[in-house]
Amino acid sequence: MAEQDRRVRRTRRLLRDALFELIFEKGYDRVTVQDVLDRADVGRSTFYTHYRDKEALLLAAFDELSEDLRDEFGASAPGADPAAPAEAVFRFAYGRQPAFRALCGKRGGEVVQRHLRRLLAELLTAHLRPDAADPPVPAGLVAEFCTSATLGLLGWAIDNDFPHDAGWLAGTYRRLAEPGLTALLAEHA
Amino acid sequence: MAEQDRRVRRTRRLLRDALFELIFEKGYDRVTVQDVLDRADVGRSTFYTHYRDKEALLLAAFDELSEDLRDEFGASAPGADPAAPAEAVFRFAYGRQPAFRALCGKRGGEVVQRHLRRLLAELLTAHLRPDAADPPVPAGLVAEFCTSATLGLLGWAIDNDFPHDAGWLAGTYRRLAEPGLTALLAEHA
Amino acid sequence: MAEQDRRVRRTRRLLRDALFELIFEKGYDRVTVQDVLDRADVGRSTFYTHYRDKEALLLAAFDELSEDLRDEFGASAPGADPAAPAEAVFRFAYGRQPAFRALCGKRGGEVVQRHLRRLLAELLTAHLRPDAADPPVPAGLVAEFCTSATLGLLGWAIDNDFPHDAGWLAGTYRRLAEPGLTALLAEHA
Amino acid sequence: MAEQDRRVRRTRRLLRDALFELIFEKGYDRVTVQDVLDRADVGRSTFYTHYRDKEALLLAAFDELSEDLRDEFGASAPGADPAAPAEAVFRFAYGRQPAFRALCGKRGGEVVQRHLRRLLAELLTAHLRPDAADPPVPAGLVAEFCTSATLGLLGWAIDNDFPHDAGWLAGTYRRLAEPGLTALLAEHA
DNA sequence: TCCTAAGCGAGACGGTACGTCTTGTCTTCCA
DNA sequence: TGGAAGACAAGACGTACCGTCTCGCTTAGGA
Repeated sequence: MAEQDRRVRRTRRLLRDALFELIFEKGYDRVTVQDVLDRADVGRSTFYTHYRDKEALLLAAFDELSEDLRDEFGASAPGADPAAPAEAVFRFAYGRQPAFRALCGKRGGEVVQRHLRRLLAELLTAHLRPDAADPPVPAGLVAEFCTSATLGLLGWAIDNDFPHDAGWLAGTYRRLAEPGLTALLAEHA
Repeated sequence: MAEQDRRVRRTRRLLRDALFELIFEKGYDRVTVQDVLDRADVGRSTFYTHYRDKEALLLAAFDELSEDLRDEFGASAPGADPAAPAEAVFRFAYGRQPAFRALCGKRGGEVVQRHLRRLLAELLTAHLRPDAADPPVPAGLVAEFCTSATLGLLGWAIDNDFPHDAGWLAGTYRRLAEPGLTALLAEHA
Repeated sequence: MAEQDRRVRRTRRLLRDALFELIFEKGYDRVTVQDVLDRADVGRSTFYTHYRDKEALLLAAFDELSEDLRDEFGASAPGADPAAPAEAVFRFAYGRQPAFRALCGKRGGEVVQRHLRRLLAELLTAHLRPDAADPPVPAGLVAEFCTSATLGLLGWAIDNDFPHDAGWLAGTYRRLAEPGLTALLAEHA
Repeated sequence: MAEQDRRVRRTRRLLRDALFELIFEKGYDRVTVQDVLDRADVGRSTFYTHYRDKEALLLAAFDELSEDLRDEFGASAPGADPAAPAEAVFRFAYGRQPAFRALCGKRGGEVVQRHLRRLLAELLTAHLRPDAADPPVPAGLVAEFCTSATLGLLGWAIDNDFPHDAGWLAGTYRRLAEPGLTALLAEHA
């Protein structure tokens, strides 16, 4: 089966790379399955044996990313630093600019945004550990705030060609978002 | 011509209402022009005489909203309160829950989010008045932060059936976002 | 609605003619819906609003023919001449050589043969009037014999470019098939 | 190599039997190569090592039959009895009802009919020995008549579960077809 | 004993046609 | 004359089969 696997992996890689290139060129919505097929030099039926549709291919690529992100993020100690998750995301993104440009920039349609948002929200909710029974602000709302802020800054960075470095972006996040978060946590304790 | 105008307006209203209903039922992306036609009981060609496509109809509805929002927002003095724009948006949204539910909730696809984001960014950029030549954080990034935070909270409120009232949501925004913003402005001065 | 009808008829005629041409060129089985579309200069969806599939188009054409045949055949008195139905078919076919070439020749696949056979069998069964309770040979079998003989001769004529005329072919049919039939009917009476 | 041969034969038999079963269940046209593979428990590539396509498998089975038929038929003296070929075919078919049911009944598509017709036409043409230079009716047409009549009756018998026996069917053939044939031959002499 | 050639199952792959769906344009009819 | 009705071309979609192919496994029959 080793050979089969190798061929399968090769085909999937071809498809994924073709999709990325095309998203970057025309934007996800305007990319056609046939475009991907032509670019990857892969048959129509082959595509559909691997992925249910265009979105499934996108999500497969996204899942590879999120898997890695989850791994890296798992290392940081929870609770120590409210900005840690955002920083991890920024570092991760800066380290994989091509992928993020395709998936999360202006051209990487709503689908990815939605999934990325869900992923982030999940990571953040776990990190924030709402340990009080009746917090002054609902935990979901705080998580939503962090997620939105993180994604907002990340989107800005992507659309501005990843200026400076991940540390700088994290610093900005700290300046803007951390004061409010720490005040809230302090008050709550 | 008064009669003609009345009929035109009637047709447009029918179309807009049908679109809203359908967005709420199935989500913007899954709504078909034909769906709208059937629901509004309007002929295909009639639709296309009024709007270029489905998105144009959505944007027409959106523009009515944004026009009003722009008016209300114009009243507040710029610079006085960094959270003022967000508060204005929240009050506005709480006052028009059905429309916002359809346009900006989970079901109101990417298109609206994009336009709403652009509108907000524009209002906020004007409000923040970047009066320094070399700010520590780019003005666009700050605007992006505010926009994302505002939209994040708004989306959360929509998806949680507009809990409490607009003031409460604005208060939360102040707790979370304002400390960072004021610190930044102070440092900058 | 008159205009709509005219357009519809035009489109259907275009499709039918294109199909006939292509059957004659490549044989029914090798004709693709797309071939018909290209030849008729008609859109894919238009085709499918008119016909469920390629076979439906063929059958529509076939039905026009069979309708006419049924009309012509209805005129002849039943029972008078056992070869009358065959002669009617031959005359009919000789008068519409292009259509029969496409539909019933070697190139006009199994589908038409099947339907033509059913049509003939039906006409013949009605014509033969099996008025005895226990005939020496089942009526269905006699009808099958006549149908097969008629179609056999007709197929031969088509594949040999309609030699002589319909009367000659009917004469041959009489020489070959009628003696047996009349003997059977006589014995039976 | 004896073992190899045994395996090859086994595989081919499995495929042929599976095809027959499936033709009987769904009709030749609706049978898929994959259906045959699954039923015979044979790999895709194995199939294509043995047969070029589905039709080749069918024809291989058909050829076995026709070989035997040709042998049996070769025994009869040519010219003695115009109905002899038909009778031989009927006896042969009644002796192999399952195969004929699958191959030549309503479910055994056009392909087999075509080949069977060709085979019969060949046998009959040889049998009829057109010894005149200018016959009143073309020899090909007479052969076509005999072939069609024979196949017509055979098809009827198959679709009616082989009623009576081969002799009865041959008798019917004699009643219906022979008078015309003998008259023609007499006139011709 | 090994080993090597064949038959074979598994299934990835490119290709082609299919029938469905939605879009935006167009023409005609009606009030 | 504006709106309703709806035919139409365009073209992407996901499905179904096809015939080719590469790959390992097994199993004889000859070394």
